[in-house]
Amino acid sequence: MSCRVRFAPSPTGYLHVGSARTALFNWLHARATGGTYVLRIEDTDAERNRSDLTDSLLAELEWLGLDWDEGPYFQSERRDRHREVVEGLLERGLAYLCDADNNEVDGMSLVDGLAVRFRMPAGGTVAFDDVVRGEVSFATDDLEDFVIWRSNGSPMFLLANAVDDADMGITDAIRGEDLLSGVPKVLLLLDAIGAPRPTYAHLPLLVNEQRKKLSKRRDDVSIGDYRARGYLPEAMVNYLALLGWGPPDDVEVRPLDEIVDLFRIEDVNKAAAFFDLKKLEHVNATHLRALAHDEFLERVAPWVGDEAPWPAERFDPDRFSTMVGLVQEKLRTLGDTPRFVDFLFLDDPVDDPDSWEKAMVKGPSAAEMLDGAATVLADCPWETEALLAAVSEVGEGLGLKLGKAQAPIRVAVTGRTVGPPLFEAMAECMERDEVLRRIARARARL
RNA sequence: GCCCCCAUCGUCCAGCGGCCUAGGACGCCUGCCUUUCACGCAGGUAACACGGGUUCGAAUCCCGUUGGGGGUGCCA
Repeated sequence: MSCRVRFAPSPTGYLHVGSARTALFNWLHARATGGTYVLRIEDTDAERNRSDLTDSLLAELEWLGLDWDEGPYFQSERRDRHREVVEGLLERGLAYLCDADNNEVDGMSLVDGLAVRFRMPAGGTVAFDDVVRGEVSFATDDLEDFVIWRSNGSPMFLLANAVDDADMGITDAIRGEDLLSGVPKVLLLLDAIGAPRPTYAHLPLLVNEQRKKLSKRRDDVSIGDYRARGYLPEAMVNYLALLGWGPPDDVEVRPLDEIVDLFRIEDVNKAAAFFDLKKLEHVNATHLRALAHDEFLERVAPWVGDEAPWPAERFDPDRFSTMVGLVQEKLRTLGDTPRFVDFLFLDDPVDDPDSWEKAMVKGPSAAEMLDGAATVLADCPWETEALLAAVSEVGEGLGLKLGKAQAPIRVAVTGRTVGPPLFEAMAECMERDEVLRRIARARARL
């Protein structure tokens, strides 16, 4: 029998990285086993029942490439069914009416203004076999009579969750460990309505450096923010897959379709995983380097368009395209791109104090190098090898190796000590006059 | 407080009783390459929380301790 899984987020206006990981593992399990992946929005709380809060959620899921086979279903649209189930439990005495002071009120049917609590059986044990955690059990005496219907006439999530999983034929519930202690209550509800229990798989939490669950308050948790900073969706899902799971062949950076082939929910481990930005950057940089030239140009477009730190009319697609070939392998995110190429499209290179200090103040013979370069670059052939040879010669005259010799020129021309290979950039993307002007400009500022 | 879960390098993952003097990756350090940075290449650093068992044999199984986390809402 093929499985049916669901990702059931509560709309919060953005997609949390932890939620994205949960969505990914559900999606992977479905794709790996030929099952069905259902998307369901858990918006039973009136405050969250707003379309603008779910739109961005859906957009981010699409961006990650986690396409769903069914849905999105909205719990808020299933109110009548939830009410019907609650009434059934009331009639059978498995639940009871309760007032604001938590006192039981007699009655076999719903009453406006009163909540409903599920009657917890005494002296029982609820046990289940979690795919990642193994046997887990709870004593019902440790559980309280929990609310399943609010006094304002809406269902509580445990009730909606149980009913919807049952109605939608969910066979495997894959979700975060923070939901583990709610399982016995859902199981009791499922038993009460005569529905089969799904198999549960609780994923280890994603934590920050303090080993606490990732929180919106302290941590960078929005997928949208990572997207905006220039992380690629394929890198994002790749890295997320590595949190709580690892490929059997130890090849970590790879395309999603390969992960689908390798993924097995039983292999997920139990311990919480630290969300390590450094490793994410590495995964991203690797995927970035692997992009074909044209593909890269397409992906990077948003970062060199209107948002770029230079006047739009100064941008030159041809020179940019050439430059990409020189810097693509140096980038960690798409967002790094502008600062590697901005000098081409700005009237003057940016003033980076650290670079200036390093090359012009602390570095050796800056003035002599700039003067020498101004002379030799004035009439040498405008080709990479010739420029390199000319600058090398000036450097040798001053007893400097090329590494030291090129530094002042690099800063004069590009503004920074870090950047593309200098002579290629000058020969292929810049005019002689402009280079000489910048060298003179820097010399005057010494 | 009570309930539940977890525990291998700084971090992520491997290890599912002998192949482990514990492997891979990120990070960090060193060297090579070199027009900066990066990439690449070659090395290095660094872990089975502790204590009892079980067993011929334990990182692997059991118990306890300690530590960490999650839950405990008329939020999801």
